[in-house]
Amino acid sequence: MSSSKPPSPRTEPAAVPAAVVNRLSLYLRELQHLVQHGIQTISSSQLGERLGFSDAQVRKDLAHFGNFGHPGVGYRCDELISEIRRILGTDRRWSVALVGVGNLGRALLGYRGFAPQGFALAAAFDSDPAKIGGRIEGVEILPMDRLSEVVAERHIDLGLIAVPAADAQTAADRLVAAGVRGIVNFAPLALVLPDGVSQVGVDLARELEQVAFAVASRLRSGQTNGQ
Amino acid sequence: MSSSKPPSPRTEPAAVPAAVVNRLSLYLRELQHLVQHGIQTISSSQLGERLGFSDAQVRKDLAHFGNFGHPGVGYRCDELISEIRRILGTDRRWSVALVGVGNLGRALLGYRGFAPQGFALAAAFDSDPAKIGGRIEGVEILPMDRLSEVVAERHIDLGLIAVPAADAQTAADRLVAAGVRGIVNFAPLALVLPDGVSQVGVDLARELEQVAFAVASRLRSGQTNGQ
DNA sequence: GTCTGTGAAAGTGTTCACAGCG
DNA sequence: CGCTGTGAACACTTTCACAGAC
Repeated sequence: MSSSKPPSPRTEPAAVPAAVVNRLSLYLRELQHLVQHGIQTISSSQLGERLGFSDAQVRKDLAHFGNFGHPGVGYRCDELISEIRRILGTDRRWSVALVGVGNLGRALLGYRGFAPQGFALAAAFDSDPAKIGGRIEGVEILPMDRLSEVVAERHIDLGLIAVPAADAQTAADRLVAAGVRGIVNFAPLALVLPDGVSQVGVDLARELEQVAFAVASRLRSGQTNGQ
Repeated sequence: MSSSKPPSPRTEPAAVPAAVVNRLSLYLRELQHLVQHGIQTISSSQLGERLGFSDAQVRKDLAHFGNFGHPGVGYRCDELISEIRRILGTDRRWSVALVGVGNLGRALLGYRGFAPQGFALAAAFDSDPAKIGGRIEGVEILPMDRLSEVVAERHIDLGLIAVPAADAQTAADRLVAAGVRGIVNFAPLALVLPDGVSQVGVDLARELEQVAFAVASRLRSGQTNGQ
C-alpha cells in the first residue's frame, strides 16, 4: 500500500491494519470454496484452522467491521461472503487496465480468477507497434497514447503494470494522470506515487526468495543445531 | 510461510520475522538498482526513504544478521548485496520446477527476473498430453508421471504451482513426495503441506482486492467523512 | 452445550535516542 | 561531524478468557 503514512498526527477513528485486509481476502476465498461444497455455516475456529489462524484472530478481524456472527451457530457463509465483499469493495464491478502485454501481461489477460472477484480487464496497452491492434482474450491491444482517453471513457479505476522495470514508473505516471487510483505493480521496484493512489507490489523473484530463505534456514539449523 | 507454528514449545535462538525477510528482498532490489547506477555506498536513512521505511527499521532489520554497516559511511552496496544474498540463501543457484504450463506457467517460464536472483527453471510439467514434448523458452514440457524422477535427477528444491485450483493440492503432494522443500503457489487456496515444507501463496485476485479496499476506503471516507 | 464479541494480558514489532566508532 | 548499532520506550497485534446470546 502507499498513501501518506509517516506524518500520522492523531489516531484516526478506524485505521484497519493491512494484515487484517489481507486475511479478509483469505477468509473470502475459503468461504467461497465452502459454499461450493454446500457448507452453509462455519465457526471461527473451523475457518481459522483451515488457514492456520486462531479462532480469536478470525473473530477480532471481523469485529473491526461489525457483528456478523451468530452465537451458538457460527457465521453463515453466504452472509459473511457478502459482508467481506462489501468491506473490500468488491461488491461492485471494478474496471482494470493492463499496461504491458508481454508474457506476463498475456497471462493476466487470460487469468480466470479476476472475474469471479469482480475485476474486469477492460483495456490493455502496449508501446510495441507490432502488438497494437491485436486481440488477446477478446481485449484489443491499444497504443499508449490512447491510455488517458480510454481510461476515462471506460471508467477504469485500477491498473496492472506488467512492463519491464525501466518503464514501470512511466507507465504508473500515465495511469495516475489518467485518473487511476490503485495499481498492482509486477515490476521489481517501488513506484513513486502521489498521495491518494495505492500500490501493491508483486515481485515474482521475491516470492521465491521468501521460500528460499525458509528452506535455507531449515538446512542451516538442521546442520548446526538440534532442531 | 507454513511449517510448524502452533506448537512452539521454547523460544528458538533467532526466529526472524517474515516481515523482516520480506524487507530484505526489497533492500536487495534497491541495492542492485543503485549499483547499476554507479552508487557505491548508502546510509540507512537514504535506503529507507526510497522504500518508505525509517532509518531505524533498516538498521534493526540488518542487525538481526550481523554488523554490515560502517559508522560514518553507511553500507557499501556490493558488500550488503552479498550479505543479503547469503542470508536469503540466494548466493547459490536454486533449481525450480514448474507445474502447470497454462497462460501463467508460460509467463513464468519466460520471466527474466528469476535468473538474476539465482533461480533457474529447470523443469516444467503438465498433465495435458497435447502440451507434452513441446518446448517453451528452451524448457521441455514433461508429463506429470516423470516428475518424481526428474526432480531427483536435476536436484530441484523449489516448486512453482500454476495449475487450476482443483489440481493444486495434488500437484503439491507430488512435488513434496519428490523431495521439494519450498513451494510458491499461484492457485487461490491454502495448500496443506507437511512440516518442513514452506509455502508462499500468490493470489492475483487478492492483490487486486487489497488495492480495491484501499481505494474504496478512500472513497468512503472522502464522501461520508466521519467514519 | 456451542459459539460469538470483547476487554485485559501477553507478546511482537517499530521507533526513539544516544553511546561509540570511523 | 555522520552514521551505525542497540537498549529502552512505545505502539501495535495476537492470544487469553469469559460474559452473554442462541
